[in-house]
Amino acid sequence: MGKPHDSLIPGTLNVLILKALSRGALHGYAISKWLHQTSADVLRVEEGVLYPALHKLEKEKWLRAEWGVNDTGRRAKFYSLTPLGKRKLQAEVARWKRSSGAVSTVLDVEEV
Amino acid sequence: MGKPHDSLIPGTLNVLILKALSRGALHGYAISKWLHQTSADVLRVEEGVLYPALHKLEKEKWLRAEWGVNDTGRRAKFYSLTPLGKRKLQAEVARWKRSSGAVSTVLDVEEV
DNA sequence: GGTGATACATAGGTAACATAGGTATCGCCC
DNA sequence: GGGCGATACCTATGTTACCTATGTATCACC
Repeated sequence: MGKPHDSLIPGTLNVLILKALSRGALHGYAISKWLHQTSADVLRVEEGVLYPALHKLEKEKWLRAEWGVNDTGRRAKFYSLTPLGKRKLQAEVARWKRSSGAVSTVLDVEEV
Repeated sequence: MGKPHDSLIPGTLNVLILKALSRGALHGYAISKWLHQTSADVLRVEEGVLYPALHKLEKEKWLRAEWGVNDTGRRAKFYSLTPLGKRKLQAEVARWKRSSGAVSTVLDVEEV
């Protein structure tokens, strides 16, 4: 276990989850689907990774969880952003832009 | 220990090191400097992080190490890319572009 | 002789993630 | 009615990667 192929960039999961919820409440499975689709199949978040992350974000007060029912009448736990979570999202997006921009700048340096 | 502020995106250190060496051999301290400067002070690689990473990359045969002397006459261990390391660099750059592009796409989705 | 920069290194801690399991419901098809 | 795939949740275990702290040593400079 442990070392896989790739898929996710470590450290980006939280901000991706927060972003997914910025457009309204979603349940876990739908978050996973949304990320997969929105990223054109590049990002895939395994359930064993997603659910612990959601619990952690909830514990940090960035998310609020509520049991509900989905479109097809099945029970599901819906997560939504708290005001704190919204601020966190903004901060994390800014951090991502800064850090990923720096990495891209370095990787774009001309060879030789 | 353990949880810091931020600085590095986890998983990017290897490719950044490989990139630094793509323009010629450098010793550890110079790699650190180069990354810091090239990223306009955004990236900073602590020595306790850098040196173990270099050892690991050498063990993986992506780098070759050789003791030498720097500009000012001081002893230093110079690292250079192996052919394997060059291929690894290419692959890792491609992976970064793909993955970071996916993250950016998701984070750029319009709200509401 | 003290300080800061250069240059290397290891040790200990923790968070993040991958993998692998496990439960349960529902619709569909044979 | 039995099996299968999709939906929907969850926990446990293993490993890596990184952070922090600390140590050595040399050299330039004041």
